[in-house]
Formats: sequence, C-alpha cells, structure tokens
Amino acid sequence: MARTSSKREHILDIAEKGVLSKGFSATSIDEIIFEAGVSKNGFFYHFRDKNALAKAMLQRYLDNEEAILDRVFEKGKTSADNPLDAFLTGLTHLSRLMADLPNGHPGCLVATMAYSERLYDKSVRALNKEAVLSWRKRFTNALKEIAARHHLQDDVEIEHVADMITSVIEGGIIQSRALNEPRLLSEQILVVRSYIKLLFQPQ
Amino acid sequence: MARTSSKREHILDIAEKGVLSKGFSATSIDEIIFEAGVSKNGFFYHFRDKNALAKAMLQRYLDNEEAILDRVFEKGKTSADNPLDAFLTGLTHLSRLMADLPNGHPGCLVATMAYSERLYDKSVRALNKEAVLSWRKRFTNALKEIAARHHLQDDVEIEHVADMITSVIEGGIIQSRALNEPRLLSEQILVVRSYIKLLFQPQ
DNA sequence: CGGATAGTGGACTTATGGTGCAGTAATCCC
DNA sequence: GGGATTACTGCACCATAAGTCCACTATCCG
Repeated sequence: MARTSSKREHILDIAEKGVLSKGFSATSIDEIIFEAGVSKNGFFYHFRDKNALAKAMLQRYLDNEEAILDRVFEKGKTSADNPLDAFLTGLTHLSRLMADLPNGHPGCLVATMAYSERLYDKSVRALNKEAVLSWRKRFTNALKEIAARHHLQDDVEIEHVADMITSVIEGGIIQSRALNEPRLLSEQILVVRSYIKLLFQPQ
Repeated sequence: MARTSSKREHILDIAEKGVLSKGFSATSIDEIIFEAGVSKNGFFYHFRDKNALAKAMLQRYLDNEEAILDRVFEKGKTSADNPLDAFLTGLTHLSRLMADLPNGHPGCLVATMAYSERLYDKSVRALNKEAVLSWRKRFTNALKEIAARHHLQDDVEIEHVADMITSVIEGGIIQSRALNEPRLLSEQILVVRSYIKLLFQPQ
C-alpha cells in the first residue's frame, strides 16, 4: 500500500464527525471502519486503542484551530494602527468566519472532552487543559497590550476577561446547537467584542 | 415495596453523576443498577429505555435550575430599588452560589445533550431547546426592564446580550472542568456582570 | 380482598471494544 | 535485488452492554 497514509486522516475525519454528533463512546470503531472502508486491524494499526484515537483527533483539531486564530488576529493587526482596533477587527473577522460556515460551527472537541473526562487517560486530559491555557495566554497577551495604552473602565482582571472570550465562544457553540441557530455563535462574538470596546474606550 | 418510589430518584442521581463525568452512552445501565442496588427490570419498570432516562434526568435538572435562578434573582429584587441594581445583585448572588460549590459546578446536562444530540429522540431535543429558550426569555425580560430606564451605551441587541449570559455560564463550566479550576465559573459570572454594568451605566 | 404500584430473578439476542495470529503488497535503504 | 519497514486485510474469539420476555412477589389503597 501507499507509504503516506491517507486512511489515517480519513479515519480521523469520520471519527470527529461522529464524536461531535453523538459523543465519543457512542461512536463505535466498527462504524468508523465501515465508513472509512478500512479493516478493523487497519484501524488498530494506526491507533493502539480508542484513547489514542481521541488524542490524535484532539491534537489535529487544536493545530487547526490555532492556525485559524493566528490568521484571523494577524489580519486584524495589519488593518489597524493600535492594539485595541487590531483586536476588535480580529473579533469581527472571527465573527464573520463563523457566520460563513453554512451549517454553523461543527462543535468543539475541547468541550466534548471536558464533559466526558473520565473516558480519557491523563495525556488527553493534559492536552485539553493545555489548549484552554493557550487560549487564555493568547487573549491575555492581546488584552495586556491594549491595557498598556487604554485605561480599563471597570475593575476586572485581564485574565478573567481573556477567559470570557473563550467562554462566549464555547457557550455560543452550545446554544447554536441546542437551538439550531447557526448564526448565534457569530452574534455572540460580536457581543463580547462590544464588551472589549466598552471596557477600553472611554465614553 | 414502598408506594412512592425512592429508587427512581436514586437511579436519576447516579445516572446524572455518570453522564456528567463520562457522557451518556458510556454510563451503562448495568453500572447504574449496580450502584443503585436495583434489578435490571426494576430499572426498566421506571424507564422504558435509555432515552426515557435521559428525558427524566433532563426534566428534573431543568426544574431544579429554574428554581435556583428564580430564587437568586428574586433575592436581587428585594435588595435594590431599580431593575439594573436588582439584576447586578442577582448576578453577584449567582456568582457567590457557584463559588460556594466545594467541587465546582457538577456540569450542565443541557450542554452534554447539545453535544450528543444524535443519541436522543425528538422529545429530548425539544426539551433541551425549550430550556435554552426559557433562559433567553428570562434574561431578555430582565434586560428590557433595565433598558426602559437606562440608555444602552453600545449598539447591541438585547436578546444577544441575554444569550451571552447563558454563553458565559456554559463556557465557564467547560473551562472550570478542563482546567480543574472550580472558581473560574463564579469569576466569569462577575465579568458578564461587569459588561451589563458598563452597557447601562453612563461613565 | 382485589387491583395498582414497585419491584426481583433469570435466560436470551445482538452489537461493541478489543486481542491474537497469519498473511500480503508496496516501498525504502543498502 | 534482497531484507526490513509501513500499511494494511481476514478471521476467529472474548467480555460487556442494551434491551426483551416471562414468571413471580411484596406492599399499599380503597
């Protein structure tokens, strides 16, 4: 067979879709291998067990998300002359990106894994934690850069505001799904943008 | 046996703990009945199938949450003389309530069910949707009452701000779990409180 | 004392996660 | 061009899980 595995990525695609619509344990290996057109041992060749599948899925998801966030906020920086406008523009781009997804955001693996932690081993839980911490770091750094130039209009900790951006995105995805309102997430991002604006812009 | 079933509630308690820590399908009926000290047919006497268990769990969870929110925001109203202060005080109470949970919030069933929707039938999905809509209604009504007296400091839709309160709570729970930081949720509620304050209070 | 409520016990079916073993086709390295 | 490595297929097997069927029982209410 081919040297570079195309089936591995195919398995991950199918597994991710299943996990985000039914949860991890309801997504059976038999079902994955059937859809991927691969044998059972073909699956176990790539992933020692289901936990290894979870870890690979999560790692791939995080790499992809990071690249998207990098791109969006980099784009914000080029079109603005101060950190506040850059960040606000970045959030606008992110909102539009979410609005352009035809069926809404497919769901966040970090959220599903946080809600079924007992299923995974230490390494997956550590990876999930690291991901949330990296978002905290990303947004905290951006907000600190803003705070260096603009006075805070309320007594809140920068780090908590950074976490709130993540909260709104995760919560927005949940509500989008529960209500079947794909646009809700992008609207929520604009609301948190409104907060950042009010928090740093004197009226 | 006793007339009023104590075992039914016991089953629901154990099932809820399992679902919030491992997910729905990973929480086996065999495991539930073992922990509850009930026979398999004892389980199926109360719940036609696993879907009926999910529905009963969710209904009980929602009734409980509604009672808590009613209490918290009612308390806010008695200690303030205007709707803005009443709502801000309610959020402070809610934040404190979450901070006082020794192991943090146990998790939201609405979120887990939104993330494994394909597992449940129409009635469960409808109940989940109804729950999110009831939160939207609750917060929208409160915010509209405020908006009748205070001028909005930014161009945002009240309903989106209402949804944001739910977003921050759901997202706060996810991050609390992922990071194992029980206090994060209560901090997040104070940040959304800060937004409501800035949004209605002229500087 | 009859009927409803709240169960127990056991046998059975199908699906799922996972293991073990034997074998194969392509490719890379020397 | 030959041996190791990669990327698989096929089959048999095991324990656990959801769910069904049937027969039976204990308690309470009117």
